[in-house]
Amino acid sequence: MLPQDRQSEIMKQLQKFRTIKISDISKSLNVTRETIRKDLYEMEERGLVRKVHGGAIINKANFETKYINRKSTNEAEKRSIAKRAAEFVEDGDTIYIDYGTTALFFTQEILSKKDLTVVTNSLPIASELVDYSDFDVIILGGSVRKNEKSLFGPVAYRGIEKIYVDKGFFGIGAVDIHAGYTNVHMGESEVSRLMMSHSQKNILMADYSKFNTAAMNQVASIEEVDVLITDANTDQDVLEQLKKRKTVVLTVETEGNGLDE
Amino acid sequence: MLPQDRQSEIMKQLQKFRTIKISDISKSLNVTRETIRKDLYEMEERGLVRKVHGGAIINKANFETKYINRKSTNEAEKRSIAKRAAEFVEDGDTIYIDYGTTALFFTQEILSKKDLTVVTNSLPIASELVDYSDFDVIILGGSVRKNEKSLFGPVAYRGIEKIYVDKGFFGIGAVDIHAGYTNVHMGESEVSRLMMSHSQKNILMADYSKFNTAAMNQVASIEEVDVLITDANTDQDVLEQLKKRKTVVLTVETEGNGLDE
DNA sequence: TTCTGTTCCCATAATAATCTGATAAACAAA
DNA sequence: TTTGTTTATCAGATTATTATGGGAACAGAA
Repeated sequence: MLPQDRQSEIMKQLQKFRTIKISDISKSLNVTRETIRKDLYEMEERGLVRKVHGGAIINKANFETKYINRKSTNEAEKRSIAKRAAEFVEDGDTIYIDYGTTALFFTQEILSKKDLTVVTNSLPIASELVDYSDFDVIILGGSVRKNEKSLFGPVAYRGIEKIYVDKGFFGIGAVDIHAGYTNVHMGESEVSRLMMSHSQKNILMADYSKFNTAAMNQVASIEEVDVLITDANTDQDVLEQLKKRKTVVLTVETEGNGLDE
Repeated sequence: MLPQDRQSEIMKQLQKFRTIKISDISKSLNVTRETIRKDLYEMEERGLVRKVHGGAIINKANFETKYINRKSTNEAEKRSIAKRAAEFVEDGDTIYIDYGTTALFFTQEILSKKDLTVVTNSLPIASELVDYSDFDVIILGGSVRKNEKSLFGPVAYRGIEKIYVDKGFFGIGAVDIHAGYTNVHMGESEVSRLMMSHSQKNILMADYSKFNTAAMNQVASIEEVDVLITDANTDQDVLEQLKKRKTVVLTVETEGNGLDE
């Protein structure tokens, strides 16, 4: 690999994540940290990045805000939750990723894993994976919903029939101790529901804003979810009750990646 | 191997990968690194590449035009063909759109129609439709192929089982009077083949460059295609033979699109 | 604060690529 | 055949790049 290739790879990563850690990139490109450090200083000379302790931050001029980086509500919480969820993914796994913002953040966190087979019902997530990973990507099929570009309907349900995965990762619209896990859109909820029953382990990601409300369509009962990941702002009472009902509850501190300004 | 051949081979590699390593190319062409080095310096003189330590990088201007050309060889022909094909679409139709460049142009031509239900196996085409139309969009599902972002495999085949459309619009890799209609990728060909049998009327789009060659996987025999749309550059003999075998052949004049928006 | 694990920085070693000029091979014209 | 020209190879010295390791500096947690 030419130094130029290495640097454009670094740039590509930066355009996606805004910041980069030397330890991460040196591992993924199989060169020593010193080499990356030198690259980053060189790129700083050219005005492409700003070097900071542990990594670098992309120069704003070069950072085009893609839809993927568009601010979503509670972005910091969602990213932290997604990061924690990604720790459940092991090299070689076959996983399902649901649609939604949190799921998209989750997708970005697993790009460095190896040999995954990923099933999804979200067009943007499939595109992201095809562009930035070497995973086998399988999309469910079905009617495309306008706002989320997620899939639902008979074709999707038939597609699921013969698909089984090790782990399923789900965002969710609402969590309530009585109503269970619920969503607004009926078709999408049905997809999530089916995939949960086709997944060995169900990991659910929900930031604090999702708790103590309910939507029309139940995706899962409390018992059907194995792990729930949420942030520190969530009402502790609900979490206690979930724990009593055998859900493993993980609470993450909201953090940047250590390289924020 | 002539020096000229060697250099055009280097150029070919560069157009594909943007950069090249002397050690790699010298190995694959079985000449010493010194020879390649000399070639690269010569090519730098002619403004084709930039020589860097360890290899060379293609001149940007050169690369981008080539890349665009490759993405849409015969763009004018394809657009004209797509426009003609779009005339077959009536408001309220349920249609299938195959993957590929011509199919994408076709998609852009039907955006002004009303109340369509569109089935496709191409991620970019589905995205285009969701963003710019109010059609019901159904995507087949399946494994995502990297380069075309098209879908294939068991999930796709199962999805097709219960889907029937009024009209199917297909691009095609190769047309030969003996081999019939063929494509390179086995999985995609299978999808196209299945959809043809689930479609009342099959309309096929192929510019002149596709004729009198054959690829590995047959998509359809000559008899299975109802309408073939091509451009004026196509060999008339083949078209005559197709007409004899009951294909409706339409030839479009290639129009300049200099004033198009 | 102190402790702990990183990261940084620098000198040096190891590896890889370049440059140079001499030599050999291929080929055409005399 | 000889001769001249072109082209590719080879060897060695030189230079560029990357890796390694150790002490200093840093950041986060107890």
